[in-house]
Amino acid sequence: MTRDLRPHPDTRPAASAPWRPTRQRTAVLNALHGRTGFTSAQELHEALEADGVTIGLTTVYRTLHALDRSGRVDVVRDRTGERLYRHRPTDGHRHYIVCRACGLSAAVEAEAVERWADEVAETMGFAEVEHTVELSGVCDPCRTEHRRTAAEPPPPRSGRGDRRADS
Amino acid sequence: MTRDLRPHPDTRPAASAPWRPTRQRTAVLNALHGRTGFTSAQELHEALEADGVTIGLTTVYRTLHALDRSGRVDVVRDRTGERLYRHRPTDGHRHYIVCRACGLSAAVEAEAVERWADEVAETMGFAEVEHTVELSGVCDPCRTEHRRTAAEPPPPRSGRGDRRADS
DNA sequence: TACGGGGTGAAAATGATTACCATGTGCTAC
DNA sequence: GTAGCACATGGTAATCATTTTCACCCCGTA
Ligand SMILES: [Mn+2]
Ligand SMILES: [Mn+2]
Ligand SMILES: [Zn+2]
Ligand SMILES: [Zn+2]
Repeated sequence: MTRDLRPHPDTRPAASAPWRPTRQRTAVLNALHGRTGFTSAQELHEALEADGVTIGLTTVYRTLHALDRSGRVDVVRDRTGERLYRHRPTDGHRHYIVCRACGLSAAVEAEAVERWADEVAETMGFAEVEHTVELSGVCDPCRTEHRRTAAEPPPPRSGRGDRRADS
Repeated sequence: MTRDLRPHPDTRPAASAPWRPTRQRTAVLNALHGRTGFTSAQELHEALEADGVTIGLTTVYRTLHALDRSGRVDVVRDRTGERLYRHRPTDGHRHYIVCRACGLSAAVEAEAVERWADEVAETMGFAEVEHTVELSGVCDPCRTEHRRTAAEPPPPRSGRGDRRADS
């Protein structure tokens, strides 16, 4: 039962390690670029493995976290609280509206909210204010289909938010 | 090993059961009224038991859900995704700004956001649009205390969001 | 070749929330 | 009142996304 008492691992996290483009990290990044909608860590992992990429779920989570911290992805939470990631197309953060039926997502203009948030922060005397703004609803196609089929709600058209509303 | 095959339980959910003011439900409601800030189901449960109220955690969750569905409480999610509830003071929904250090919460004016959300819904052609808007930051007292103590962050002043900024 | 900081990932731990389901209770029809 | 049933309750087990652990791998450098 003698515990392992070797030297002193001293495995400190390393405040900010240099970003090494490993096979796995590259794969995650590519996978994200290949999708237009939001994807969960687990879905991403499955997709990667399905594509023949060998990678641990842990690594997917870690990578997504890092990308989030460095602001290279946008994150939202679905109603169960699960985190969904999306590669951030342009610079600066964005807000989206997501269809609860098919997952379709589209970026929305939110300058008004940004200004409102700043104003509130000042008024209330709060610092380092962060905001969470998420919109969800039922997109037009889904609504139509819903009317047609008076029965079960239309099954997710594709994985999660693969289609786009832009056009 | 013969299973219980009595009549036919027919335990259907019951679309909308009448609200019976049971001992437990009353206790939960009271506990919520006694707090000004946001509280998690688990905290509420602990508090209740501490007050001598015998109630199951399951029931607390169920009651909170019901209150949420009927719009009698506001719900936010902290950064871990945990749901925090707060008795809704006035009618109509509200948005809050919460201090990440001490939990202090205060309602904020968000008409601008409401209008923005409606506008986006129409522009994007989405129906049944719901929105989540949450602000978090560091309140003035906490910021001050933080400057003073250059060490560990100020420990939560009290449970979770008990103090208020209104005044 | 030895050393050391990153990285990885299988496996186990967490922890909030939910599902089950046997048992209790408020109401109402008789 | 009392029976009967829908509604409620709560202990316990199950879910399930995310986090921790920690032994091991990779690779550039001394
Ligand atoms: Mn924003
Ligand atoms: Mn609102
Ligand atoms: Zn849709
Ligand atoms: Zn504070």
